[in-house]
Amino acid sequence: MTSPAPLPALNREFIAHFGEMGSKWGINRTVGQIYALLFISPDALNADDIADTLAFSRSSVSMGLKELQAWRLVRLRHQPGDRREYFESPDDVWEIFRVLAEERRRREIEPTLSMLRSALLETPTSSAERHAQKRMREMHDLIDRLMTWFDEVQKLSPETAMQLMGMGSTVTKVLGLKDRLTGRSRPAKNQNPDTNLDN
Amino acid sequence: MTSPAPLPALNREFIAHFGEMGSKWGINRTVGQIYALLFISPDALNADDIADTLAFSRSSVSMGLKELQAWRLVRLRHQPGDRREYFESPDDVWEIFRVLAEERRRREIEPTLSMLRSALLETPTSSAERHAQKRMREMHDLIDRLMTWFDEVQKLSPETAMQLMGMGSTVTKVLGLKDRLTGRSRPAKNQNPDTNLDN
DNA sequence: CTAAAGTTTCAGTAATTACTGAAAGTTCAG
DNA sequence: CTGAACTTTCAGTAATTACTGAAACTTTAG
Repeated sequence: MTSPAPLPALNREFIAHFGEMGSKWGINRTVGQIYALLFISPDALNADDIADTLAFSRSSVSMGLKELQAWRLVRLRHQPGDRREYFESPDDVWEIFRVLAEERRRREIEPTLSMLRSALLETPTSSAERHAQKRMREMHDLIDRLMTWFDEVQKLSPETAMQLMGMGSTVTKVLGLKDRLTGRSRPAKNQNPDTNLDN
Repeated sequence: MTSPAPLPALNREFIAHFGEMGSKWGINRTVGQIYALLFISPDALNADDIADTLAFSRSSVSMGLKELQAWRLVRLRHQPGDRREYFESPDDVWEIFRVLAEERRRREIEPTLSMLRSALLETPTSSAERHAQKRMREMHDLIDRLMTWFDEVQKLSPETAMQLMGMGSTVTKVLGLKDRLTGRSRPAKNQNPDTNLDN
């Protein structure tokens, strides 16, 4: 019946920004704005609310929501006594980040990794192929390492992860400690003369 | 005069893959392929080589190279006794990753961060704005933390970074150690009963 | 079972982005 | 200074992607 309350300036700006950024990211304007709207909305919204508020066609919203669901960035809910589908963004921003990173990895990294893996199984038949394969191995190994490391961090609970990050430069310091314990050496420029861990 | 040696199958596949992936990434097919070609090429190439090998127009290549330079992903060189410009990809894959991450951050994250910062300075005038601002603060804080942490890792030398990543699950273990030293607690599911650091 | 309420699909159109050839611009050897 | 070698720009066109309204489909209250 009545259209939803018009958005306050602050909210409108946030949504507009996500629309523009959307393109730099792999998503389109519509999807970006829908997500932004859901992110700052205090409660779940149905597709008509969204179409109304953002002045998109009903079908754009439907497609946008479908994509956001494919990205696992919105959750579907049902309000008691209402047949319509309501959507909301998860509350925990760390959780959102994790999901986003996971999806990007699945879409943007895994395919490359598997292409590289199979290319590395081939037997090179020329020096051009031999060199290409060497480069591919370098790329593969780096990505593989980054992903393994990322898995580790991803397994951490939000609090632990936040804490790890909150440590800031301490990451380096702890690494310094481990070096001493394991007897490995590191380049001088990162050497911390004496790390005070119990502050 | 003569067109450059045709690409072996392995190289062609790698280049084609980067072309397709390009779109999922923020870059276009042409740029992706040019970069892939340079990445696996044993020596620097000039624009004509590239246009020839990939069958793109000379101007596409020129624009593509310009974009790759803007991303700092290729280096310009001059061969003695040749006026043409030669391009090459840096050798060190960790360095490439660092540059890539830095650029993406600058283009895709900084603008959002500064939008959020200025939005957080506003005084909310309604409960909708108040809630929106709360969410923006959560987003801001997470991104800010991630970036600070990333700065740290980025400062590491390639060897140190590789080592840090090579540690795999040890990241978690070292964190466990630090917890004990600093007397903080972590959730049980990540608790490592007794971590053996000197193995 | 029916019809009302809601959602999705789809084909057409609009908007954007990518690519090209031709022309203009730049650099430098002679 | 000139012109040959090379690079960039630009305006037009092709290709892709985004968006819409209308129609088809689905679900469920009655």
